[in-house]
Amino acid sequence: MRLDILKQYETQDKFLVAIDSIIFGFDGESLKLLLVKRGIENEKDTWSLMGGWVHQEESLQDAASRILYELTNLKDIYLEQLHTFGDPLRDPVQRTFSIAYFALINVEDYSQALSSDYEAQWFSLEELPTFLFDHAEMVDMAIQYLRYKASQHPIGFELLPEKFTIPQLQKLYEAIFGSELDKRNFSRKLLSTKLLIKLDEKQRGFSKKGAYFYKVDEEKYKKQFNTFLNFLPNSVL
Amino acid sequence: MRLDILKQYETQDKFLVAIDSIIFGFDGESLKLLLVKRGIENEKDTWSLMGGWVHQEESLQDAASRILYELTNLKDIYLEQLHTFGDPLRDPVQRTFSIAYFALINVEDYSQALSSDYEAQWFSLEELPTFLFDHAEMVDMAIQYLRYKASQHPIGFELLPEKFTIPQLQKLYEAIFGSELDKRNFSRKLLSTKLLIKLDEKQRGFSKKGAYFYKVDEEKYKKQFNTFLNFLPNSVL
DNA sequence: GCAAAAGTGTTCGGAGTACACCCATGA
DNA sequence: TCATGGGTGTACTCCGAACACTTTTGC
Repeated sequence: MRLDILKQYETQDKFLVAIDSIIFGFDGESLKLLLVKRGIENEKDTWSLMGGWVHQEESLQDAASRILYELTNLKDIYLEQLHTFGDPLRDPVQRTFSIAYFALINVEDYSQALSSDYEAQWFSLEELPTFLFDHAEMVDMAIQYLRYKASQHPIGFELLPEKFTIPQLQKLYEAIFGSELDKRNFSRKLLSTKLLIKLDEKQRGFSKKGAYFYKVDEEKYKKQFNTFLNFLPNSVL
Repeated sequence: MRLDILKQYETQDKFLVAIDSIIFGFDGESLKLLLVKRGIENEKDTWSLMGGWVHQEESLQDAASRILYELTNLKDIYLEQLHTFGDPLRDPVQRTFSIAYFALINVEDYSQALSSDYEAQWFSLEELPTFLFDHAEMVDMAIQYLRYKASQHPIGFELLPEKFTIPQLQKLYEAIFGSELDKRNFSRKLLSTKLLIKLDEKQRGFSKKGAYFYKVDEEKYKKQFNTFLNFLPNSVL
């Protein structure tokens, strides 16, 4: 390695690199974000996205998984890089780049696995608190992206328990898009993907008739995931 | 500001942060990438994406614009953040995060404005050289993204001169998607957007009959850009 | 006049959309 | 028996896809 190359590297500025995760959940009624109390802030009631520093020897994806695991004790979460935020003044303490990740978990898994090291709370998208730094911008972008992604790919399953009913799924999509959907068209479109397997079991206690449970055909789901499914019509966007 | 906050920041690892730009152009026949010769490498014939370091006081978008300007002398280029690459071993010299940007320029502007500080060359997508680091992955992702984006938004104009003909535009889309399009359906779809203004002038020298020039209705273009145009059908993807 | 590219219209099928009634069951 | 949510079928419209002929003009 020639010396001038090394010199070129050595004279450059270095920066802090962090990850912030926008964690979505669905409780059967509305979409939620998982936020943590920013303990180290002066202002007591500042909520923040779950975040952390990237360590020396880990990849970005690994760092994002680790940070998510620290909070939720969950592994194998749906996690996707969203955007990198790097405004010089975004963090008032010191310039920090933040790579925002987008995560989908299902609320049931989380409440079982909850880590108590953090003070965390689900917030409905309609009643979000005031955010730290540029986290509001990150959240806006994540919501946009969730809508886009859910309209193209059958991503919604990541937010639901293993067994779910079609009305539950419809409620989820209505929450994501903020608009009502026709249940006849919705279920036809959904079933036409052949991605759902109908179970013998019905959901009890919620409605009188009870809705059949379905589960995802995992094999087809994985295979078809990256194909363009046009899962829901564009008009919802 | 409390001391423990500062301490939390001070003990973290810092990293180099760079930008790499995937620069697309179109010469009337095929899609091209603009690459620069990596002079500082041992291996003489290594080509690389145009890149540079992020400076202390500039935003990411500013850094990307500056780096693009250094190479092409062009301003107001279509430039969009694509993805951040951060594998610990991606740069063998020292760990470096690279934020990949996606740029569209039109080849005519570039050849007029060319800066000679860099040894740069257009490469056809079919005959790309061996890349440095993970640049091949960046390029793959950028091509995918270009296809997606061009299918949804009328982004193709960014790659063409101010005045262009419909057959030129069709060639461009065929190059982007790598498939042939029906000229009747294409021109109908295109004109239905009302984004094109027909000029009195014909292109001469290329075909005997000559094709009419069009230009973009800039106002409508800007207004409609972020709406979901479904510019070309999904089936091209 | 002929070759080569430009320009235009019609038909068909499938998908999106709107819409209304019956079913199962707990209370 | 009645109220509540679950489950299904049909008709219309519009858009995408396939396809062929005429026009212009340089040679």
